[in-house]
Amino acid sequence: MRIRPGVKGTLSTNRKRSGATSIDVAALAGVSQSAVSRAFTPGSSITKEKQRLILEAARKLNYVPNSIASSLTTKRSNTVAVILGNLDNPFYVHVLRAFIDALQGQGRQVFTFSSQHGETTDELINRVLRYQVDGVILTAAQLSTRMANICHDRDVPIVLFNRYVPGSDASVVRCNNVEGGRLMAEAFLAAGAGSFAMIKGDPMGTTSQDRVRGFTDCLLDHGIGRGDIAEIEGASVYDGAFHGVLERFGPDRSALPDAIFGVNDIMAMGAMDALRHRFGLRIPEDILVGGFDDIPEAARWPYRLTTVRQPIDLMVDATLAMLGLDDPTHVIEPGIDRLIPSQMVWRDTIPRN
Amino acid sequence: MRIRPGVKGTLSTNRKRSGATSIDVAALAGVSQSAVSRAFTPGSSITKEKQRLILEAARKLNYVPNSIASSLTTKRSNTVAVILGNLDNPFYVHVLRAFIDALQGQGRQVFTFSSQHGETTDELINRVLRYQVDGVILTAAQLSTRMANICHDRDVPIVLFNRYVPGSDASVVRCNNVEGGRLMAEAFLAAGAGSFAMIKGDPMGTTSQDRVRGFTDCLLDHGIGRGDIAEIEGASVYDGAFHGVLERFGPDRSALPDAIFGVNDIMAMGAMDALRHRFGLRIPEDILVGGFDDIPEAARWPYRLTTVRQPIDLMVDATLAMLGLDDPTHVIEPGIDRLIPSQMVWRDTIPRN
DNA sequence: TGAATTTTTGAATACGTATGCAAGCTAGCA
DNA sequence: TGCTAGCTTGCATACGTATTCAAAAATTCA
Repeated sequence: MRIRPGVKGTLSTNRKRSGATSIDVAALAGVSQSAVSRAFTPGSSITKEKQRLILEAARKLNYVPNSIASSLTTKRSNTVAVILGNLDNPFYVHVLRAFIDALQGQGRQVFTFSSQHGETTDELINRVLRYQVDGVILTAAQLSTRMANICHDRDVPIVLFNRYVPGSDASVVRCNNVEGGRLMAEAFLAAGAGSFAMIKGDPMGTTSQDRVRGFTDCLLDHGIGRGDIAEIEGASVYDGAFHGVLERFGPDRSALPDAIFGVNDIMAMGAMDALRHRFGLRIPEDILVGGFDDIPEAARWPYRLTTVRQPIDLMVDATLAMLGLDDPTHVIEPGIDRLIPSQMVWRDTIPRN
Repeated sequence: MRIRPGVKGTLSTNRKRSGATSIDVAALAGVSQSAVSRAFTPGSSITKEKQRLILEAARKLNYVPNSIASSLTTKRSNTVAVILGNLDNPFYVHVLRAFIDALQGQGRQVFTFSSQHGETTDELINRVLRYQVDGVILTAAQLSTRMANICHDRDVPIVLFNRYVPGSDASVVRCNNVEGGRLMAEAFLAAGAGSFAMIKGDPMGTTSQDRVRGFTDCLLDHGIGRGDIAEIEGASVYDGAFHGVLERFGPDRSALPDAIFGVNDIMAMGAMDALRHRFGLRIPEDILVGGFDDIPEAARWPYRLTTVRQPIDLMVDATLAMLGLDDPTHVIEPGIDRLIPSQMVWRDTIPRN
């Protein structure tokens, strides 16, 4: 056992915390520290036999390479920050899991950040940058502009997931939300609806805005009047949609439209529950409902929601490719906007002709 | 701008990645590097005026302290690993968020690990240890024993969240699952049920086992026969419960019990959907259903599930306290088993006398 | 077999920050 | 004023690994 300076010091520093070092292993195996380092670096120049020796010594000492130390020299932490906004929307839970699985498969770890209450963008971005992450995936709407710029300045690749900043040159992967909105409008029209309501999400989020725009434009194109398109604020959340529907149509049921578009599935589900259980309506007999995202929850009884799918796997793959972590020569092209097609998923809340 | 060795080297190393260093800031502010370090270390010995100078210089250079480098000397990474098993169960989504929020509030970042397909315990634990996390929160059932022991050997505090390893001295925070199972059994009995089914979760998980045991023991105590307690494997997942109910009672509806206990809420919800939408049963008129966890989703229409609450916030607080990250003298007591009381939450799926 | 070439090895150093130590400094007190 | 105690400050060094460079060893080839 190597003698450690400081062991005789204050008790508070007396925890080992990191066990054997590469130097300890080198001593036991009778080689140099460089050799130990190479033994743990795939593709490094070292004899099979010597490597075996070293790994055996390492096992004996319970040696685990210290990533912190190695990051210091390599300048790569093998770490990616995923910044989350709204975990109340199950869609982002599925997104998070997809990123964790994919990144871990690449041997990278995931730092999960959530924008704290009362925390400024600067504070959050500082937290992220301190940890020398190799890349940033941004899933929270509000912080986009500043974060994207600062990361860009520091050469930390950042990709906005399903949100973009107009007029910025940030890189973006997103679903074609406008087209998705149109698809839903067409589905409603094909089913014979003539009056509509939209339950909108985060007012600052481009995702919601785009879906709303595609939906509205398509309706207007087909001669529907603005007065026949009601708007409800749902804040991207189940309860927001549930209560939004109650407050809007509770006093005067005759104001109920033929069809309601929940800008995401979880809000569509909230709307369905309000319509069924508070208004006693049947879906789709009395009113049509459509959603967006195609989360697994929306496929289940009693919802069986007709919705627009966001292909999570494609979007995640595109995001990681754009981050370009595996290619040291990769330079993130500014202003790339990768648009993944959305796709209609027919289930039971809109009858199909 | 400081001259960087290596800039003339291969293009691949030509990315800055980490901007200005404390040395750059020191140069600009006309102080020593130590002073810069102290300026960013709260409670350090430095004049207000000098600190102001340094912070200003830092701002000019967009300096952000490099946590990697500082961790190397302090041996603390301000980082905690949260190891996740089943994110399909929304309960653990809420748990994850609670941990992220609490830890970020302490200035710590969260490494989110998920046990990969085909990955051994050794590989996972190695990934965790490499990154020199200050603590480990273990939420995945399968890995408990080995992980707990290895972390203990290396003086990395680890707390098992809602699972324990019989015969180990690992530290544990958990809900009183046995008592919760009893509570549910009593609720069913009080409502007049005489035959029962349980939908069980992960067979290896102590959580499910304990709830099942409390439930069963209580029924047996009240003279119910073993033959009146059916068991269904639900794998802790919505679909598992849904199909489990279908397969078990589909062929012979007369075998349906008076009451079904879903060992967690998401399975209870799956069971409800199967009972209602495939068997056409009414709840609670035709059959009673109870859950466990009290996830927000279970409170909503159309479920309004009567369930046993796990107080997430209390459990999270207890876990962090047990980790003892803020107290350098804190030594994690082996074998502590902190049992948080569970609590009945009455809603609509079991009538209350 | 000997020279040329490739591969392996170890010594030395760099990465960016924290901190013990000694020196400089300020303030306090008689 | 002189002396001490407490703060501040800078120097030097340590943290654990990766990597460059030159030397040594192994391999190839004629």
